[in-house]
Amino acid sequence: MKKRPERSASARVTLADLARESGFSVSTISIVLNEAPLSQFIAAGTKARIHAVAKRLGYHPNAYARSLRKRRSHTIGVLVIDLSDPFCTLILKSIEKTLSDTEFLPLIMDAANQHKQFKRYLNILLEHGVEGLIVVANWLLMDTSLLADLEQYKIPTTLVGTEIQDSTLPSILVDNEQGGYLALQHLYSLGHRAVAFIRGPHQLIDSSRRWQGILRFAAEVDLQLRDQWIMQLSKSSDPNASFEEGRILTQEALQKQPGFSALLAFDDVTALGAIRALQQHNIRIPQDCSVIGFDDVPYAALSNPGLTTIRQPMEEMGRLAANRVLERLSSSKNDLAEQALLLPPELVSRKSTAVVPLR
Amino acid sequence: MKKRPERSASARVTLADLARESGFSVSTISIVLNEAPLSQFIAAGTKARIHAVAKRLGYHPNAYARSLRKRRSHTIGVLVIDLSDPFCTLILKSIEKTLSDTEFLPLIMDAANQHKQFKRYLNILLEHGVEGLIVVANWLLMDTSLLADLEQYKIPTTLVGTEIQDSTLPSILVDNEQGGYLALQHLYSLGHRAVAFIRGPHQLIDSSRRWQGILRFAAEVDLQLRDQWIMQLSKSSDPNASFEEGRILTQEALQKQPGFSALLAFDDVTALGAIRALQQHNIRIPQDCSVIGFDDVPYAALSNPGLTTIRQPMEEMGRLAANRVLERLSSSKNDLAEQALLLPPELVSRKSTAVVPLR
DNA sequence: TTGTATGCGTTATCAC
DNA sequence: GTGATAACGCATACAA
Repeated sequence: MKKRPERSASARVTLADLARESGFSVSTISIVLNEAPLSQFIAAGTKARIHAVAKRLGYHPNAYARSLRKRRSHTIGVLVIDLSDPFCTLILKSIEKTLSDTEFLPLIMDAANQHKQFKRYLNILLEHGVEGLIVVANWLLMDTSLLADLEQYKIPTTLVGTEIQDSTLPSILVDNEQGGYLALQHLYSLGHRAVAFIRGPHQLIDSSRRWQGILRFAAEVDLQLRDQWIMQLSKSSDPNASFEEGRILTQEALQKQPGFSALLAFDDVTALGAIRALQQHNIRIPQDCSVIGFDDVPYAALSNPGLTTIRQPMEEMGRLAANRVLERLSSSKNDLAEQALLLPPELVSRKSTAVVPLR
Repeated sequence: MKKRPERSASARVTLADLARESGFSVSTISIVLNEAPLSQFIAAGTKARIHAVAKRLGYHPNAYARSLRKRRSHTIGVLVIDLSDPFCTLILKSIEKTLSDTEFLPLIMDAANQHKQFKRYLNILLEHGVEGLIVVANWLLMDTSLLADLEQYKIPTTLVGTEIQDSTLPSILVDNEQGGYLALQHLYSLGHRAVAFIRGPHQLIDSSRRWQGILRFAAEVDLQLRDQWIMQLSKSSDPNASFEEGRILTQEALQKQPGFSALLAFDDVTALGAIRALQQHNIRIPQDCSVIGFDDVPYAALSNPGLTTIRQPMEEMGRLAANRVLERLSSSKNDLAEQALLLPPELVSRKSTAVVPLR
């Protein structure tokens, strides 16, 4: 006869343990603990005793067994391109908050800007049977091949934070074109005519969208852009690398072609790098030169002086992304060809921009 | 006779599906796909055909079923107090990186600074059968009651980022006392004798540790601290709130008791708030007043001027925390009463501190 | 070399 | 009111 210990030292407490300990059957206990419909027919005393035993032994239901049996994971995968990018973080927080009011648990994975990790975690999420998927992207990386993979799985997916060309995946992002427009409009309205630009990496569609907005405004007011004041960020996989690049580009511009009264940066971190260079040349912000960023990451409000920027509504983006997935999960309507949703950007005016200095 | 569809539209592909499609049995397929020991006896052609079918149908093993059967989750819970706090984020990234080389998957949960969420997610992690647990804390929240709960579960746990009084949980954190010492030493060595302080919340043990270090150095060099220059942060649940508090405290000090040549802040964000106030009073950093922070979050390097600070080795903290858990997982040695591990802080000298101005 | 049978912990269906 | 039993998808001991 095989001897089996009453309760093994390290293993978790199971329903069977509770059954042995309480004298009731496994099914009764399951019904009671889950408050299943049938539990209304169970004697109050029984319920109390079962709850007591469960508490005493420290019972925690086995989520794996439960999911296996119910054929549901109650889980939504959240695949973040880079957790250390505050832009992603803010969107993620909002997704989390939205999901915390639901029955769904976010499974958060961080691709750490690496193609390989992205694929690996995507696989893991699939193996864990996520019922929905949200991909939080920033402006880096994201080969198209990954998205081709994504589309073949039949689970509701939403992409938030950036746009992918030639993809039918529903995506949620800011209206970059309008953002570029607002940024230049702000500088222009302060009297700036000599404006320098640091464009984003040209591999990136966001860069050209913002630039289109800038050109649109320039055309409207007949403003000439000077080629020598148009700088260009290179592609990088480190969100903070643009600080150093912004600094160096600005420094070079100051040496070769000074004289601009304002600088429009691709994003906030780039803007901070530019400010560093300007201050090193004893150019005061905003008295001598105005600087405007893009995104409104937390850095922007905390920097000195506070950075004027074009705000992406990150909370709203996260919330909408989560809600879209939830909707498709509940209504089971599979309108595959959803439009990309463009959210309006907003000018946040702080202290890094001011009226153009008198000469 | 019950009709059953070859493959239902939405359900996942299972081993049974592959068996039906390929003609081999479930067990053979399992052996092949897992490259189990027995697979060396399987004909190469069989393997190839099985792999082909698996790929064609898009098979993903069901992690839940697998874990249930193997009685292992291959999972480590990472419970973060606040994902939007860059201090936590950096530690988390390091944990992730360390874990990505192992067979363990980090399950990341964000307590969002809320007691209730912390407990909820802790429960969920337990239900998912995490084999180890890492709690990433900042200086906020963390009632002792939570930790009491933690200790009762038998799974290897490490606390990283802060210290809990009266807890036997192994924790990894910076040597705050030494950090305080280094900070004041730095200012003193630059000639500063009139130093203002913004202390951390007094509910927090980190605050008093750092203060002890400050007092130790002051005693060594016989430096008098002036009470009216000693300010105090209140407890908050928002990591960025200390910016505003730092700003206001500094502003008040400037009105009531100006004349200090340096300011030592409890952390970087507080320091940035102080700098904002100083600049609003046309006090230049560092020519007129030096400012030093604590932590070295990414903000610090990006701010203008770059912030001198006491660095917590966050990468190392995360790595050590992960390794500790891994060790206890593999060696199954249960030395419960581990010491708290104190890591040395490091002075990072940037541009916000300089020699004391001549009067 | 490959197939059959069993059980992981849970829930759902049905029987008593 | 409560208990026995089957099945979820997989891995493995054992049989063939």
